[in-house]
Amino acid sequence: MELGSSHLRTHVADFAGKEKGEMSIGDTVLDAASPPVASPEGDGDKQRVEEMDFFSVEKRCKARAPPLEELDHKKELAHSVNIGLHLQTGGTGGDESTVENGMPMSEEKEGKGEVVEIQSALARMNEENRLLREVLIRVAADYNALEMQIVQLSQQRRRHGHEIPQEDEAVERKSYNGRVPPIVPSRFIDLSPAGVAPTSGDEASYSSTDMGTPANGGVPSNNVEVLSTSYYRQKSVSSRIINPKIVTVDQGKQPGEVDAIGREDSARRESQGLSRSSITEQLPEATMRKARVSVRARSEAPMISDGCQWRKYGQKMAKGNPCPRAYYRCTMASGCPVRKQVQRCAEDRSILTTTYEGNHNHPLPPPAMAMASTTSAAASILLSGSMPSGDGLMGGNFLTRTLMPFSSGMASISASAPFPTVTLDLTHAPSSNHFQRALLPSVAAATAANFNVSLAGAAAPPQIFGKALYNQTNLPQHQPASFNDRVTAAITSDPNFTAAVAAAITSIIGGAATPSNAFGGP
DNA sequence: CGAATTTGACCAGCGC
DNA sequence: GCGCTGGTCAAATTCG
Repeated sequence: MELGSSHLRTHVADFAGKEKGEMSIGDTVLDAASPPVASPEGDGDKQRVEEMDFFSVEKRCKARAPPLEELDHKKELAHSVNIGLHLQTGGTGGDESTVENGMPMSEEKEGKGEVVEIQSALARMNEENRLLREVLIRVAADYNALEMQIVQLSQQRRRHGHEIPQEDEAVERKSYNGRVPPIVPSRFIDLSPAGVAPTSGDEASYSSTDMGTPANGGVPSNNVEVLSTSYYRQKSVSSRIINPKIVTVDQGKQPGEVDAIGREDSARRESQGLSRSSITEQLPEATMRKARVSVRARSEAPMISDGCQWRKYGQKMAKGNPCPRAYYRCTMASGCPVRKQVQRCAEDRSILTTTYEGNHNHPLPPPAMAMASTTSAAASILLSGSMPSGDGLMGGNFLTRTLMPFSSGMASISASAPFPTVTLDLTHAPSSNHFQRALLPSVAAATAANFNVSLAGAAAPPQIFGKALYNQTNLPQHQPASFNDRVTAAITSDPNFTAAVAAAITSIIGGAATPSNAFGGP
């Protein structure tokens, strides 16, 4: 618990723009990365220091830089290769070489072929690098455009001044565990199905960010929610009609069943001219509250730092797991409804499962923004997908198809659990081409948007960082086999990097909702 | 001494 | 109705 709390403070300090706590970030990375790794040199201490250096903030900048240098070096190499080629073909140098080495013409040709091969490989790499940069720029631009849309939307909403009817607060408080309910903002959970399933050209309306409505006391603009309740009410009817694939996942009911009933009722009521609030009153409360997002990551720390401030309010032994489950609530603002559960995996105790529920009603620091938007977007995926039954990625909608590259362990959806849950698994080393093609540019984009910014002084351009990560996940040939695992462990245990990866996933999820974006269609 | 954590008790939901 | 389980509360305890 000590470590966890200090971790939190570290993040708060980071948020305040202080340099404090960077060592603890490194320590966490170190702790998480070290245990499963056998030191190639057999010198444990040295290895640990090296890993910490690699992911510590200052060194991270340097770690990001090498790929460019490497690239430059490769360019130089290419030049030098060309020079050598010229020398060889030119006569004097070539003659010299041939004479010195006593190389026959056939071997010279062979060497020439190798050079050409290397050249073409370099050209391919350069081209690949260029493409990655282009994708990164496009993704970053799309991200900014979406952000702008969200801001505009929120401003529009503020102008129109939506209000939450009292009756819904009553419903919510009634559900509060049968006790005297705290007065919390009425948008407790906005992981509503109507908040997702965007139709083409309307995506901004669906992935709204709540920013300072009168109802929540004018919360500033970087508050993340999938959709405000009031907006959900507006959209719930029409979206059900527009998109027949939308499924309301209700606890204890088959999704299809609810969907059919809900759609029919909605349509009928709409046709009868009933008010929206009266319609949404009928929506199952569970749908409004119970969607969850679970993040699995390797970490020795008792809790993954996600940029938010949490207070533990309970601990329980859960059935089937010898590790206790800890309950936390967000304390960054009084009355913030967000809760999370933290539990170690029974099978592999180095894996920490963090389950989020709810949406923050306050501004978030960038790392927390990334995670919050990830959880929101992932929940959106869950609730928008058609899930006839059971677990897994199902349904053929655009969003879930876009998640498919991650289906091999990266992301999964469960609708059979008591609460519909999305699990983002960050414990596996990304190795597939799918991952590299789909995620890495987004990681770079997310990095540009969050990681670099949050670590003041990280001056490396995002594309450089993207390349660095690309190199890491590509497992350079000279690296030992465990390198990827170490990188993954470090990534998933570092608070800011976790946020960056989370944002990357969000970027993909969000990007999928935008047909015109950089990732295009399926 | 205030804030955070721990821990036993309480409550709701669910299955039998 | 009863027991089990998950989730939450709040008094007691610990910590900085």
